[in-house]
Amino acid sequence: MSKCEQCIVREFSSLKALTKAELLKLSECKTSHVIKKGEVIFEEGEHVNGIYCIKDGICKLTKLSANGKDHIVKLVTKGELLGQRSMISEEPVNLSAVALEDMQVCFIPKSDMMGFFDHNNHFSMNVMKTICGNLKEADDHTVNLAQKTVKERLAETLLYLHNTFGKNEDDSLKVQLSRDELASMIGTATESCIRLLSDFKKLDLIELNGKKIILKDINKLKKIAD
Amino acid sequence: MSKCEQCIVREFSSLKALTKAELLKLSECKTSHVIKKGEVIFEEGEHVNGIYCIKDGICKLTKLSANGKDHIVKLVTKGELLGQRSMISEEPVNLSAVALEDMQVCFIPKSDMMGFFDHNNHFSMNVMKTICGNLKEADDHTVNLAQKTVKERLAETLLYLHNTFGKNEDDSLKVQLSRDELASMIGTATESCIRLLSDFKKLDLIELNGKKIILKDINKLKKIAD
DNA sequence: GCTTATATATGATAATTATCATATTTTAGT
DNA sequence: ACTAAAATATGATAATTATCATATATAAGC
Repeated sequence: MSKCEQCIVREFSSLKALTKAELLKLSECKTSHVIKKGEVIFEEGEHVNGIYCIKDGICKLTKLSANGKDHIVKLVTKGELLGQRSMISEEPVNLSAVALEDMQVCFIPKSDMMGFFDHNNHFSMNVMKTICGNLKEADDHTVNLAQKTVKERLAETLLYLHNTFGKNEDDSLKVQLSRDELASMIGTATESCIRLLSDFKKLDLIELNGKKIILKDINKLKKIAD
Repeated sequence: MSKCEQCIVREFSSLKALTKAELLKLSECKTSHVIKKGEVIFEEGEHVNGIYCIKDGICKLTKLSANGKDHIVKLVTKGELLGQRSMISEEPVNLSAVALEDMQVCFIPKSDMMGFFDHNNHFSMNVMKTICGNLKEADDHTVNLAQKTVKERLAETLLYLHNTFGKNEDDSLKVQLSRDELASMIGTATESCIRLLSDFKKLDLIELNGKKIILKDINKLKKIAD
């Protein structure tokens, strides 16, 4: 059982507000898990009796739409927590979480979590601020989806992936999404997404190498994204 | 100065968790305001040093998109609170609030609000749950916008207006939005919105009478909305 | 390493949606 | 009540996006 006190990712989430005593308790109540790429952490509608702290890796949060397609609502990476909303609302999760690469996560039972929540005001305030931040992002995202064209959304999403998750040594985007996943992030048909990527490639804005995508002209992409 | 203790709308928001003593204090610190149709309650980017409790009327929350159009993110009506997210995040508001009809609102300064927040756990938990509910709604909304056609979104929005805000004695929708506003809710061009409304009318799904809209075939609209 | 399945790519075409033009109706201001 | 301005409506057309078909490339399983 690893020590939460020594875990660096703690610093990036609301958990940084926990006291030393609380961190010791956390080390005891948490369970560590390895999740393989493609595996489901939890599924829409499930009761998740706690939250997950992502120690390493990236996952997608998806929601099944009325037409039967999965839509990727957001990507979540190390340092962030999963399942906070549902824990506080005391409701099933409304999104599914699926690993995009191998992950290490810690599960913290709801009862322990709520204990910290009730006794450490600083911590609960942090959680609250995080959720408020999520809400703001969600509203911004909504407006982008509603008002921008598919091309603009693709450019914006590529830049987002670049800025948020960075790149490998060969300059390719660190998060590797399939064309299908990329399409389901920007809300378009897979073929349309592929076609626009080809267009961007022809315009020398990006370079395609299998699943690898390299952004070659960030400024022009920014102009397209608006 | 009216008594918050006797105010019915209190029952519909997080404020219902306040104690009698807190309600008395609330009566003293709040200020009442009448907002005329079309007037702005607050504007995107502003520092709103408190929250608004809607006693009567409906307003729209909008966000300016990159293309210069206002997008209506959501509608808020009596019983609900405005500005909670921004108060907790300690950030400027990210949305503008504009009255769709004459309104009565009460403004509660941040300092008093945060006092209740710190000392009444039941109340802060209620606020939190409300915000979590908003986040869930926002995610659902995002998926709808991304995956549905304009026609489906229009049908869905009409049903939403019907279910959420009800109808007048003549069966017309209580919230009266201009075609432009309706378009900016579903994320389409005004002309497209008008055209689809005309189509719905020809199919006998709705009746149009100036700004008044009457839903005539709710089941068929549901089928279109999915 | 070969075979099958899956992902990516591209063409052809249809459907959806936006834009521009213009007519008509409604609303607002004097 | 009259005029100007704004909102609604509709046609014509262009642009965007989806769908279906099919080819090629890549990955997965044995």
